[in-house]
Amino acid sequence: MDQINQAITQLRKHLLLDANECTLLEEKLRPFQLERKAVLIQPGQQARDVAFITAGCLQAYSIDEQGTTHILQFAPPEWWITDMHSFISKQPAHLMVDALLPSAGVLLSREDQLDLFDRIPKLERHFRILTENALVGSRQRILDGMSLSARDRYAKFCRTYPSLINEIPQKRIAQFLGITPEFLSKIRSQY
Amino acid sequence: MDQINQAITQLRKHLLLDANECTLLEEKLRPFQLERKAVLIQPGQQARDVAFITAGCLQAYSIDEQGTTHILQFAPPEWWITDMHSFISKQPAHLMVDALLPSAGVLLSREDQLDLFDRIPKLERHFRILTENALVGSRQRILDGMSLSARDRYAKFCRTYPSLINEIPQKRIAQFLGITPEFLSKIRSQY
DNA sequence: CGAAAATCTTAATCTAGGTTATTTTTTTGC
DNA sequence: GCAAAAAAATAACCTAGATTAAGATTTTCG
Repeated sequence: MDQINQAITQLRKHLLLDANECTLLEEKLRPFQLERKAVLIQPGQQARDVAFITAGCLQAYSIDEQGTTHILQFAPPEWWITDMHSFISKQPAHLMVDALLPSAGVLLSREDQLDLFDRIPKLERHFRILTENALVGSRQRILDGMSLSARDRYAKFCRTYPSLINEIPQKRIAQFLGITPEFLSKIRSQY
Repeated sequence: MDQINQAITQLRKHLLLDANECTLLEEKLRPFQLERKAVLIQPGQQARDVAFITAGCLQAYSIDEQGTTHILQFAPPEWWITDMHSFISKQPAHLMVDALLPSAGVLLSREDQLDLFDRIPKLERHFRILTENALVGSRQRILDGMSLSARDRYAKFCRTYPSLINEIPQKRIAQFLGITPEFLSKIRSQY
């Protein structure tokens, strides 16, 4: 099964599309593959596309003035990822999006997405719901950052993303949790 | 001008509705007023409504095991507020939403909202866009929490919400920024 | 208006997590 | 398969921000 069909199959798990709608969508999706460390979105350039992952794992992160990396999002299979701010405003991206592992999936440009929203109301609804859920998750993460210790956030991460724990470097998990890799190592050594 | 018309007028700034669509929306919006400290959403109960604020200011927050308050959102006029997780999943709310100042606005239940989405596609689009923007803001706040010092977050807050600074207690700003009121007081005493 | 409640300030002390540096282990890619 | 690079572990020391406590100021509401 090719890239696009695999993506469509996965998308259809959450989104009931008829044959015609499937064709419309299929025409706009562009398959991609990335080697480990290959970059999808560069800070400074516009994020034209949102990516749906079918294999591997991408990450979205920023590097601050002190050179410290802060990871905003991991995207394992069946997740969407982009620099949302750049994607919707057409301004230059602030985030870097690259491949943590050799990865593949499909791309959809904002223009094509908006165009499809007009032709397939169900698709706009799907993204409205996805975005609502992402907002709930993002706000919960703000609360967790304010109310949980680093140890508790790590424990919660392990519960929430068990599949990622052995898949990606610990260092990345620390950068996602907002702590140093050294401190995560210390936490882990105390069970 | 009554509550609902005021709300509709403000909503129309961002959302072009024809006369018919306006009527449909008007039928579903329920005006409310809250005294200072009055509660809109209680933890444990379901958040049936989302509120659009026309006057005053609401806040959404959680109180953790140690009894510490963490503010997720302020809603000054023209903002929407609810416990989004409860609102979309119908599960009991975890957040408290109450009035920081004497406030007023309109309520819309999830049922009525979804119903209107079917009748007024423009409205679903409007909320899709609002939610996209809220997600961008929420993720930026995660990044700020990881990359900025308390002092820099306070400076940014002052730039971002100048109208709130003299309107609400400092203590609340500290609880929004994720620091103690004592530490915010210290930050302010050093200019 | 005036008393009670809430908020704000200041200051001494404490701690979760950061920093820096070194060594060991694992992973990667030729 | 092996050398180079990346990641992980460990440990000594450091700091931003928390905690506690007490007094001063402001706000609220009867």
